[in-house]
Amino acid sequence: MDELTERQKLILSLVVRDYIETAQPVGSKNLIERCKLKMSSATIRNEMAALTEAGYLRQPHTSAGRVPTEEGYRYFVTHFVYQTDLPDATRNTISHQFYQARQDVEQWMHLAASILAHQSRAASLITAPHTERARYKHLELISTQGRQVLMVLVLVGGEVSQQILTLAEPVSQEQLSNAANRLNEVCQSRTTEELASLNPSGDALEKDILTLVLQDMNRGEQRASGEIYLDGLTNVLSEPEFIESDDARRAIRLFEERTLLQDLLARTMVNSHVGGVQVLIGGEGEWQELRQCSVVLARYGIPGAATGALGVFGPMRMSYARTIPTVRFMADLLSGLVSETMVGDES
Amino acid sequence: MDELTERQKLILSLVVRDYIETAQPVGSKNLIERCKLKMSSATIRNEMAALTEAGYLRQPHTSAGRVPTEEGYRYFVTHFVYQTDLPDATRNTISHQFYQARQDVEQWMHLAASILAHQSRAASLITAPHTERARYKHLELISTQGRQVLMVLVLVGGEVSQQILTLAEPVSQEQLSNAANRLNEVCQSRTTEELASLNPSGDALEKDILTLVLQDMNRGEQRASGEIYLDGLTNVLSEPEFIESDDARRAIRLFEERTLLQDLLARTMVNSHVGGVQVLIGGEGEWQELRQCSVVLARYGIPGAATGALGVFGPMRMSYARTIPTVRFMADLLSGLVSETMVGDES
DNA sequence: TTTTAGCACTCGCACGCTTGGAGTGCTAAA
DNA sequence: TTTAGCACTCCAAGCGTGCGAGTGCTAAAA
Repeated sequence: MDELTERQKLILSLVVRDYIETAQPVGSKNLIERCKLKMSSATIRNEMAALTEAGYLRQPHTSAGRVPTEEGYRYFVTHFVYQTDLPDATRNTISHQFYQARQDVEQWMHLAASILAHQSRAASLITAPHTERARYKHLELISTQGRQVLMVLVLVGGEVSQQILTLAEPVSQEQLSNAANRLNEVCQSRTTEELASLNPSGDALEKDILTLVLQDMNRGEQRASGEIYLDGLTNVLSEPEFIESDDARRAIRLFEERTLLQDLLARTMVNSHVGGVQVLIGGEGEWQELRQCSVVLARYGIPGAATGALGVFGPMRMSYARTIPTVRFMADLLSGLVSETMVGDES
Repeated sequence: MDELTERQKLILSLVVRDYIETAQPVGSKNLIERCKLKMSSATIRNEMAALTEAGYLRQPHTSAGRVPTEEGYRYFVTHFVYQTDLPDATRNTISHQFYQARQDVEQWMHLAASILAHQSRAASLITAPHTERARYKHLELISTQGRQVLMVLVLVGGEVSQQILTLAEPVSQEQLSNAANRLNEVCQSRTTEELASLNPSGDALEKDILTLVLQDMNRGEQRASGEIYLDGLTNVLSEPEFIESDDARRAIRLFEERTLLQDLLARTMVNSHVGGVQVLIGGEGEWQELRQCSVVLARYGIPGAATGALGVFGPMRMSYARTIPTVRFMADLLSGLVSETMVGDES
C-alpha cells in the first residue's frame, strides 16, 4: 500500500488520463486496446484490483470500469504532472500576447483570464495585484462643476482608486491643488497607521481629504484581493458532469458570488509561496460545495508589495497536465510584469 | 385577427402569466381552477383556438396545452406590462442602497447589476457610463521608479484611464508636472480631433505624451461601451429550459464572450432614446443564437455626454412584469446619478 | 347567438419488462 | 507470474402498455 510498482503507476496514470479524456469509467479490455499495452486484460484487472484496494481507484458499481478517487487524482498530479513545464512554443506565444498588451493592468487581467481559460478548457479566475499594506504614493484632486471633486489616489505598488466627493462649499482648483500638494509632501510612502496617527496642522479642507484618503486606503486593505476577473465559465458548463448535477450548479453559484474565491485565495495567500502551485482536488473535505470540482491556484507578484492570485476551476476530471504548467507559467509571467511596472517607493 | 376581445386579452394574459410561472404548457381546465374563472373549460378552449389561429399561442403537440408564441409575449408585453411601474416600496429600497454606495462608479455598477439580477431572477448586464466623443479634462503624470511613469487621464464626463509608460530616459517629477500642467492648459475640454490637429510648440516630452493621450482617447472612442458588468448568470442556468438545451448554452457563451453585448448595446444606442425600454423577444429573427431568450434593454445617462446601457437577459419565459419596470427604474436612477456626479466642462 | 356539457380521440410520459454487452472476479493451465 | 476461460453482475437502451391531461366537435341549454 505504501509504494506502487512501476507497472501499477503506469496503469494508474493511464486510467486517469483515459478517464479525464473520455469521462467514462475505464475497463481493462478497453484500456489495453486504447493504449496498445502488451499485457492481457486479466493482468490489468489484477493490478486494478490492487489499485482499488489501495484507494486510488473505485468502481461506480460492480461490473463497471474504474474511476479515479480523489487520492488517485492526487497521486497522478504529484507523481506525473506536477513537474512538467509548458512547451517552449506555447510559452512564447503567450509571452508575445502579453508583450502586445502591456499598456495597462486591466488588459493584463482580461488577457490572463482568457489564456488560462483557453489553455485549461475550464473556468479561470484572477485577481488584480493588490497591496496588503497600503502605502500612500500620490493624491490628485480635480475640480469639476459645482462642489463635486474627483479624487484620484495612487498607492505605492500602482493601485489607483478614484471617487467623487461632494464638498460642503465650492473650492477653486488652485486651492485643491495646493491641498493635494501639501498632502503629497507629508504623506509620501506612509502606511495607513502612520497616516492615522499623523496630526495634520493644515486647514479643514486638508483634514477632510485626509480622512477620506484613510477611508479609501482602509477599504482597500479590508478587501483581501483586488477586482476578480473570470473567464471560461462556458467551458465548464458543457462538461458532462455539469449538465444536470445539482451540486455542480451550486459550485458555479459560489464561483459567481465570489465568496468562495475570497476564501480560496485567502488560503492560497497563507499556505503558499509565490510561484508554488496549489491543487485542491474535490474540495478535500473542507469545501462541501466543491465536491465534484478541483481548483488549481497560484500566487503571483512581489510578497510584501503587490500580489495577486490566479487559478483555474473545473471538474475533478480537468486536464491537470495542461492546467498546472499553465497556471505556474502565468504566475511567473505576471510576477515579472508586476515587478517591471511597479510604481515604486522613492523614500 | 386585428383586435382581440376583452376576454381574449384576459385569457392571453393569464396563459402567458401561467406559463411564465410554471414552465408547463397550460391547458383549459387547469387554467380555470388556477385562476378561478367563471367560465367553463369549453369556452376557454374556443378562445384558445382563436388565439392560436391569430398566432399568439401555439401547441407543442396535439393534446398538449398552449404555449405563448413570440407574438404572444410581444402582445403581453406591450398591452399589459409595459406601462406598469415599480412599487414605491421597492423603489425606495433600491434608492436607499444606492444612496449608501454613492462613493464610486464601480460600486454603482456592481450594485446595479446585482439588483437587476435579483429583481428579475435572471442575468443582468450593464456598461459603465461612456462618452462617445471624448473631451480632454485633466492629465496627471506621476513619476515612479526609473523611467516608469503612471499616466492618469480624466475625460469630461468623469471617465478615468490609467496606463504605465516607459520613457526613453528618466525624467524628474517636476518636469513631468510641468509638462502635464502645460498640456492641461492647452487641451482643456478639447475633442480628439481638435487635439489631433493641434500642433504643440512644446518639447519632445510633451509631444510624446500628447500622442499617448490621443491614442488613449481614441481607444476609448473605438469601444462602443465601457467595461461590462454581469451578474446573476446562475439564475438563468437553473431555469428548466436551460439545463440541457444546446442553443441555451450557446446563448450563454455569447453572453460571456460579450460580442453579443456589443451588438445589442449598439442597437439600443441607435434605436432608443434614454429612458425607453427595449424588449427583444426570442432574437426576433435577427439573432439566431437568442432563439430561446429575451433581452430587456435600456439606455441611461446624458446623451451627448456620458451614457451607458443596462439590461436583463433570460429565457423567453422571463418575468417581464418584474423585469421591465425594474430596468426602466434603474435606467432613470442611474441617469440621475450620472448627471449629479458628472465631471463637468468648464469652458 | 353564445355558452356549456359530453364524448371520442390523440399523444406524450412514466412504468415495467427484457435483452445485450461491457466489465468483473475467480480458477486453472501455461 | 501471466493468461485464457467462464460464470456472474448489472447498467443502459429498447419496447410495449396504460394512464391522464388535453383537444375538437357536436348538440343541448341559456
